[in-house]
Amino acid sequence: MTTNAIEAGQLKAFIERIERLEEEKKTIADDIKDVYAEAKGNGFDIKIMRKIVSIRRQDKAKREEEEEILDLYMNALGMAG
Amino acid sequence: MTTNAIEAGQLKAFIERIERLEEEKKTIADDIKDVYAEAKGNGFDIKIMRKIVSIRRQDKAKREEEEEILDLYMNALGMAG
Amino acid sequence: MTTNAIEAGQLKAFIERIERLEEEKKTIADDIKDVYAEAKGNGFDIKIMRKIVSIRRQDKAKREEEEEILDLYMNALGMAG
Amino acid sequence: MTTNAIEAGQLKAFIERIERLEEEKKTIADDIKDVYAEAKGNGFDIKIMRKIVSIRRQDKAKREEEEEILDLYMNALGMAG
DNA sequence: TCAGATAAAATCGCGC
DNA sequence: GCGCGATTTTATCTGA
Repeated sequence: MTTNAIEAGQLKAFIERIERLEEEKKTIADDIKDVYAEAKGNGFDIKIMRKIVSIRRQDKAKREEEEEILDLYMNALGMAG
Repeated sequence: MTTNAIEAGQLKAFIERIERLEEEKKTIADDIKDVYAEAKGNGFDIKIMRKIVSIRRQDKAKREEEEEILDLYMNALGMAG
Repeated sequence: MTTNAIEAGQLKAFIERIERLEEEKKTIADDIKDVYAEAKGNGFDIKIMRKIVSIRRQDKAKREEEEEILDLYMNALGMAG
Repeated sequence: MTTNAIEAGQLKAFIERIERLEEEKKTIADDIKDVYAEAKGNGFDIKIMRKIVSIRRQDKAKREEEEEILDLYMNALGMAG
C-alpha cells in the first residue's frame, strides 16, 4: 500500500529534522560548558557564575509574569490590553 | 537465605513508607484544588489566583537565591557566613 | 468602597491557605526524597524502587477501574453493587 | 582598584556569552517542539516518535562506544586505527 | 487543546 | 577516576 510508504517517508523526515536540531542543541550546550571552563581558567568560580545566571533568569521570568498578570487583570476588567 | 528475606522485608517497608507519604501528598493536592474551587465559588478568577501564587513563589525563590549567592560570595572571600 | 476591601481580604485568605497547603505538600515531597535516600544508603536502587512504586500505583488504578466497570454493569442490569 | 574593574568586566562578558548561548539553545528547543507538533498535526504519535529518537540515540552511542573499544584494542596491539 | 505543574531522568562539577 | 549531591532537562499528567 502506497499510503504506508508515504507515511514512513514523512515520519523519517520528521525524525531526521529532530535529530539535526538535537545535534545543534548539543553543540550549543557544549559551547556553554566551554565558556564556563574558560571562565574557571580565568579564576572565576563556576558555582557562583551559575548562581548569577540563575538569578538573572529569574528576574526576567518574574518581569514577564508581572506583565502577564497585568494582562489578566486588564482582561478581567474588560479593558483592552 | 535469610539475607534476602531481610532485604525483601526492608524493601517492602521502604516502599510502604513511600506509598503512605504519596497518599498524604495527594490528599493535600486535593485540598488545594478544593480551595481554588471554593474561591471560584466566591467569584474569584482561578487563573489570576494561580498567577498570584506563582509570582509570590518566584519572589520567594529569588530572595532565597540571593541569600545563597551571598553565602557563596562570603565563602569565596574566606569570611564566615 | 468596603466591598473591595472585603474582597481583597477574602482573596488574601484564600491565597494564604493555598500557600500553606503547598508548603505542607513540599514538606512531604522532601520526606519522600529522604526515604529514597535512606533506602539508597541501605543498598537499594532508587530507580528500581521508583519503578516498583509506579507499577503498584498502576495496578491499583487498574483494579479500581475494573471495580468501576463492574459497578456500571451491575447498575445496568439493575443489580445492587 | 583597576584589577577589580577588569575582573568585573571579564565576568560580565562571560555571563553575557553564556546568556546568549542559552537563548540560542532555547530557540532550538522550541524548534524541536514545533517539529513534534507539526508531526502530530500529520497524524503521528509524539510519544512513539520520542521513543524512536531515544532508541536511535542509544544505538548511536552504542556504536560509538564499540568503535572506541575497537580503537583501544588496536592501540594495545600496536596497530594503527 | 493548551499551558502549567509534577515526576522522572540525565547531567555536571566537585571532593575523595 | 568515580560516586555523590545538586541542578537541569525531559516527560508525563492534570485541569482550565
